[in-house]
Amino acid sequence: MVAKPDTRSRILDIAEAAVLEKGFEATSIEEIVAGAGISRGGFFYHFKDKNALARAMLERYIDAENRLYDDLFSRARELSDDPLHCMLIGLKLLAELLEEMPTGHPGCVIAATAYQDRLFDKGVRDLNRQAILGWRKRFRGMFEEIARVYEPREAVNMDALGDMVSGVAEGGLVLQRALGEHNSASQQIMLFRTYLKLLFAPREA
Amino acid sequence: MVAKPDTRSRILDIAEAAVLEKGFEATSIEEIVAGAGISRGGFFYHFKDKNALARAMLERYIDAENRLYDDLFSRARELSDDPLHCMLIGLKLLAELLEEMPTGHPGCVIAATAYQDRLFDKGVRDLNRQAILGWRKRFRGMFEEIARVYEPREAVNMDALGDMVSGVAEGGLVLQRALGEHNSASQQIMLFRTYLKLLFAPREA
DNA sequence: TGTACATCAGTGAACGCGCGTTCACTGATGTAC
DNA sequence: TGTACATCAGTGAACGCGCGTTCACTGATGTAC
Repeated sequence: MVAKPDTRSRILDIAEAAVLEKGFEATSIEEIVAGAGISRGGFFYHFKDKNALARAMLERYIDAENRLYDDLFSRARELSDDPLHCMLIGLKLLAELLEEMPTGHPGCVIAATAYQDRLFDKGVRDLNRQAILGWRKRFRGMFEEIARVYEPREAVNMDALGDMVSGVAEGGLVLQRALGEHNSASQQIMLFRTYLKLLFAPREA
Repeated sequence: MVAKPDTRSRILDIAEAAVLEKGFEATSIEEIVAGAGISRGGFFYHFKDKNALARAMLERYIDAENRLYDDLFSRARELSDDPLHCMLIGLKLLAELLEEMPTGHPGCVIAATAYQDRLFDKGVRDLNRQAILGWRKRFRGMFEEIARVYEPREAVNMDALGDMVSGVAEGGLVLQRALGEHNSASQQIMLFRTYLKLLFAPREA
């Protein structure tokens, strides 16, 4: 038997894939434990109930997403000191990453959760909300830094612009999923990138 | 007893509200028939099974959305002959409409369906796909008309730009839902509107 | 106008199945003395 | 080094409940002659 990583993360891996495919309610504990090679009881040793599984899945997903953004934009900052260029490079890297994923991006657990609201307890919904607010703050800060160097050509609400990164990504993933195309999300991110170029580009003569 | 509209659309109304709140799987036929004031058997007289309900819901939703777009942009065209201004007016009307809805927009059945893919048969998934392709074509046509008058400042993929209307709306609705705010979707649409202004604005100087 | 039959729009009891959850138990490993 | 006990990471049978679906039946309305 192959060396298997600890059971808890194996459960989370399998659950995440299944939830993205069919939704949370349609994913049974039976199929999770079958995939993980344990018994039903084993599952409940790791998670007190199905809501605890949802919370753990979301926490793990949000952490991974945050690490990904940290990584992307720190690599971008190595390539340019200018905040606008840095943002444009970071978004290009993100678009490439979305496209490279062989079976398409796993899709966004956030959206899947948002559309099955009442199934979850308050803890799960708060987690979802805090994650999006975190991304708003992250990108808003970056956009304000850009705006100090390049005056925006049109007045925009910076909170909404920060949200737009998440929104365009989520929306792109929905399209990708519904259309069965593999590059919709990356195309949408690239269009957003063009938006920022136009918004912050220095005025020509 | 109040005059009740025909049972079939009453079922669809109740199902749509419940599905948007909790997802399709979590919405039971029992609760639908309780809401509609009929018996379980009555439901199966109108729909051969739960998948037929999904198909009917999606069809009705897509029709309504198409009629809404038709209406919005024909009103816009009455106010301006210029294709860019017409688009900007239409998007403003859409944003206002999204904001006016008292409990927020019902949310998009498309996204809810996309994230519960495997639950549905091919008919449902195709319907979803065709709807998004229809909106792509609609908006792509309008953008090409604009581009014939105003040369875009940056080269953009017109299919992707057409998709962006749906994408930004879907993404905005996901944010709105997850954040519990009521105006995220309209704000995102307004930001997209600013994008178009920048993209097609005649060069100054 | 009366009668026979067909269709429509349901009723409501019954079905079997699969789900989330519980629980008594188990074998391997770790720790104290 | 040996023994006793505790903890960890499960097993697997059993539970009751609610779900989607079926089906024999029903009463109201429509149509033919």
